[in-house]
Amino acid sequence: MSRRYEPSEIEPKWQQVWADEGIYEASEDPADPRPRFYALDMFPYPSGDLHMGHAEAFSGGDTIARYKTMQGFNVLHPIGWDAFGLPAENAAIKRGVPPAEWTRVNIEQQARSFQRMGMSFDWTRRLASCDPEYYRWTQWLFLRFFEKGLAYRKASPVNWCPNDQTVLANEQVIQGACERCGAMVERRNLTQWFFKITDYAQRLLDDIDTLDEWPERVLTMQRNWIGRSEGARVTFTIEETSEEIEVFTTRPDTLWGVTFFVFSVEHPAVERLAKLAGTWGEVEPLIERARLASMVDREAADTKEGVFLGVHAINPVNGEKVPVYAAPYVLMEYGTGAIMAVPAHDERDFAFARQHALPVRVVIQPPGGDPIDPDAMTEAMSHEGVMVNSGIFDGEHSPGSIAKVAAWLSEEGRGEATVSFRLRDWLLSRQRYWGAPIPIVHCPACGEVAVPDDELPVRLPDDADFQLGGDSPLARHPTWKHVACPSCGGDAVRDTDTMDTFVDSSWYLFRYCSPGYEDGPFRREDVDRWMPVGQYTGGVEHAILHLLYTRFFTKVLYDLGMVGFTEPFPKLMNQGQVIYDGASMSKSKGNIVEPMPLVQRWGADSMRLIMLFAGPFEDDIDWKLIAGEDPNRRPGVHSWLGRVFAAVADAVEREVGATEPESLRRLTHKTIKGVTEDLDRFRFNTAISKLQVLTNEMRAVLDAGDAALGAARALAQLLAPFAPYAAEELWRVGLGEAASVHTSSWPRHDRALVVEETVTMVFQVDGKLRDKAEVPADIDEDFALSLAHGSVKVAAAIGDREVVKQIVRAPKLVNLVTKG
RNA sequence: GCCCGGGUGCCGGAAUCGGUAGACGGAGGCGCCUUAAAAGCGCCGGCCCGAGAGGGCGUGUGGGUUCGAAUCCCACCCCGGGCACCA
Repeated sequence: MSRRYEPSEIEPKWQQVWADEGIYEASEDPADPRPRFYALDMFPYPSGDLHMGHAEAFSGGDTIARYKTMQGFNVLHPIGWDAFGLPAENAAIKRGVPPAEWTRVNIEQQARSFQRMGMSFDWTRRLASCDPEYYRWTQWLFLRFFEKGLAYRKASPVNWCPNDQTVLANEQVIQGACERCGAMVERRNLTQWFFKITDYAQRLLDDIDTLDEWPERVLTMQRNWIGRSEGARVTFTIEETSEEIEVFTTRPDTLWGVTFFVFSVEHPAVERLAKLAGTWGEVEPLIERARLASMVDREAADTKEGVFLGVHAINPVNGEKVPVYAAPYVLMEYGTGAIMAVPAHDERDFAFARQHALPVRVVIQPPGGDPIDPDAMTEAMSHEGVMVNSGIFDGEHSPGSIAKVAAWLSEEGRGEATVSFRLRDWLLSRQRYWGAPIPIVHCPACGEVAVPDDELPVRLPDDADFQLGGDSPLARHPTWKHVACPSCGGDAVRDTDTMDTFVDSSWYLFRYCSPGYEDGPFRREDVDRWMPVGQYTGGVEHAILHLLYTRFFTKVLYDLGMVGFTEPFPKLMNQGQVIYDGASMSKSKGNIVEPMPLVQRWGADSMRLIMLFAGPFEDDIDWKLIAGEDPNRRPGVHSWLGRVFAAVADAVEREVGATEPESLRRLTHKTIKGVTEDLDRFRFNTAISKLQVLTNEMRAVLDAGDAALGAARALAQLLAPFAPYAAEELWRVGLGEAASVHTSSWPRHDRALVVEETVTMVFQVDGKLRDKAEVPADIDEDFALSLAHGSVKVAAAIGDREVVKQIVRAPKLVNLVTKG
């Protein structure tokens, strides 16, 4: 082995050897006794070459996969591409390249880069969600959902991106803007396909409690997104029409404080009631304004706009008639689209009441305080208190009384306790070309008819027109949609929408278990063998979207009897983002740093080590701070690898005659233990620092003329998950091993050698460090005290004061407390 | 507004069953080796006072608990992220 570290020479060499030896292919041999481990990285989107985010995420995921292999697991570490989606189509519009072509070129580029980075993928399982043999099964799964009533079409107000010319799921709208292009989203009333994820809201929420190895923030985000609220449904009656209207409230204890009633402007009863009462002339403009306003404008408006409908609602608890309004602040999508308004105890209702000069009636009084004067109130009173003006419930303590009131409502038939969720059904149809076509035929006679399984996939046409405007590309295609109805044979048309790409990515993890399987999306026995995923790695930006959808899919697959578990990823690891100077990297800012030039210049191992050593894996990396201003400056980790090469080479030459010092053997075993523990907790940065400490100690030992071969062997192995090329060179060439370091057994520490024989004891006087001494690890208290009292520095610090207390924590410290 | 994270040297970060704060690395300075460069090796490195020995201060701010607090408790400030008229 060259003493000199030259990644440009060793990396291509080993890349070829590994490919030839096939060492990263997961074994399906039933006789293989090793336990299985599924190491999964979120599959990348193929827009251009790999970026820094990929480099960071996959460096961590690959380190885990390699570590698990060395620990004796039969590891499945697959790769594929989330290959459908808008960017391919937008590229087609912009440059005239077909989406399939653009996607294929990018996938090939990323595949080459992954190999160059030394990722230990099992390439035999590679997939792309845009391949017909993949989306065939996406469509097949859709049909199973459809049969179960979990995929359905309905007309509703939906989010429409005017720029991308398609609808978006709720989860894809960030602060009123399209998560892809940033355009302000509009509301449109359209008929669209939905997955009934709301049927699974409670299970999705309950099972969060089993995900104790997920980052807390992700669990919190999912809980908030599902947004469970306990409360009651209460039935009000419209006086003028006698129709019953339900409302949802979390505060049934405030029912006696209702002074008005409000419909969402989108509520179907509004138009009818207004016309009946002769107020349509005032109501219609409001509805028009609300409809045209963007979501953001609607939410940002601090005015409590609203119009009196001219009708009244009867409060079921006291028979009072209150005026009925229509107002944009009430959401059609949540609860029932209508609310009972209690201005005294709800902030929003309070603001509305003040604006419209409506009465405020206090029904909860602060305990022990002065009674609240409704006219003097400047804000709603929403905290706990005692119920008043509430009939038989007067004197009950709120919020404890909520359940009692709900139970009473139920008994009286005026309402019932219920639960409401913030989660909405998943809008999955898109008016775009580059996605899996929805396998449904619309027949004038038979309605929505499933495409028979044996006719899947419903293939995308190659000759679509991608230009924006008018209908979607599939709807505009002259022939594609016209088919015979699978049921009656009559003239019918295909559904011309495609599926959200998040449908594709909700089941790819299952497909990796049964690559190329032709009788279904996957074999149950394959999935049961490999799953659930042992370690899932990816960005926190998927905290809600992808992770929630995939959890939903897994539960549906479980209910269909297709898998034997209900949570796909018991362990989740989120890498931080790679940013620049405090801001995300972007083309428009011109601050993009690419990983591949770094790999070319300094080697894949240095790129990986930079990522992993920069800080905790889950923290963001600010490239400007860790790399400095000069991108051509030699990275510190590259220098370290150089020192490792020199030290290992020296250790090999030194072999004959010299002995390895006990202290180095101890440090080696301590390092094995520490690095193992760090890897188990994804603390790559501290693991690497421990390897650096070992390297430094080896250098000192070698310079003193002693041997360090044991340390060198351990170092090569411990380095393998982080810097696979350098470790392989050290192992096979430097240390003369025949087989790959990556299939060698992870070293074990010798317990006897990690127990410290001596430790540094510190002597404090009044909590301040005054002296220290090397002492045996099993020192007793008396001896420790005598050492403390024997210290000249301690004596000087005590002076003529009296020692009133002696704290002894053998063998770590003695603290003498003085007085006077 | 509500809910999560997080504030430690010039910088990335170590150390959280309370017990030597600043491991490891970067940037910087000095030196060795070399004709020279590269590569490699060694030393210094929180702030203040002091020639030095040494002393004082120091983990966002202010209190508290404790022999002892980066770590625990209370209040506050700042930064990042998520949600946001969810009844």
